[in-house]
Amino acid sequence: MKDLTVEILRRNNLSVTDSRRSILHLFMQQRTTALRHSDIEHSLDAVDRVTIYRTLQAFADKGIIHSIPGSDGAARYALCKNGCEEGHHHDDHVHFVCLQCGATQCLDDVHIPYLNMPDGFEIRKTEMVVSGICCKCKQQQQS
Amino acid sequence: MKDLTVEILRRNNLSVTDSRRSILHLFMQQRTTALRHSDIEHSLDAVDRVTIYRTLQAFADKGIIHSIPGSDGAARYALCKNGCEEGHHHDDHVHFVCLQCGATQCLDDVHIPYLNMPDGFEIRKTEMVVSGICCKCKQQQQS
DNA sequence: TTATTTTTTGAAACAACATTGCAAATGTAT
DNA sequence: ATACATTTGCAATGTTGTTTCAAAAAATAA
Repeated sequence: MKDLTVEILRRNNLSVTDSRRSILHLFMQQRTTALRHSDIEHSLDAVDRVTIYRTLQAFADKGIIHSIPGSDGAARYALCKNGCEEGHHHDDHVHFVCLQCGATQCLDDVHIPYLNMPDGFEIRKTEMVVSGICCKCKQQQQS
Repeated sequence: MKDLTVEILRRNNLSVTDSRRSILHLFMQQRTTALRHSDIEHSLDAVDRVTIYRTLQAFADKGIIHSIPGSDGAARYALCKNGCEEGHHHDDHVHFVCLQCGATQCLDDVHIPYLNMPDGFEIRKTEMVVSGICCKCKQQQQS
């Protein structure tokens, strides 16, 4: 077997290129921690800015990664768990942004609660972002 | 009595200027619908871009308006309900973004539900944004 | 009201983030 | 190996937001 990245790209009908493999590899190293475009740009000098934008778009379209809304105006992305397909995300989990270390992470076990909406609204998607101090930073404070 | 805008500005210890009055007036016309910086810029040709940024910042600091997170990287703002003071917002309501008309609005009556977080996390703020079809667009579809 | 002080405004320059078009390079299929 | 389709990198362009500073306007004092 070549590599898990190759397998994932093939499964999603994406051409296997060096850029895509290295970006995907970065995400797999991070697990639940989200990456901004700039994070990737700094980690992978060999890949052009524009290619990163296009790759993120392609991955999101295929359901490999999902975007996380951030109030600071910089999009963040993280790997989807199994169960996401093209144009059909199952990311019903809460996201957490640490105000101290700045990291954004997926709380895969915290599900977005049901919402009682007014009549006439059709819900397509619900986003929930919690900000505060993450458990790692909290521990450092106490020591 | 001059005008409600004057009263609000005075109450918040802000100098009364034409720019601030017209921006505040725009918000009062919108009620719960949020405005982007660009919306204001196009509506008020007489006010400079930079002044709009500074006014939005000042209003948010004073608790006159609150910001709404948007994944598209453009900040949105809407009037706060009574109860917001300087540096102390009470915007615990859900926001709705219509995928058809693009409008963002405050659902003042829909409160953000309680969240059961993993141990070690400290919550400072919770944002919840629902996207879908708003009731106005829904009605138009059916007719 | 007028004079003085403080705050706000507008314009230009700058910086970060993001998109588009197109030729060159790379991947895929035969 | 060849032909075809896709992807990449670069340059140009656009959008969003910040900073600096002199001029204009508002608040305050006389």
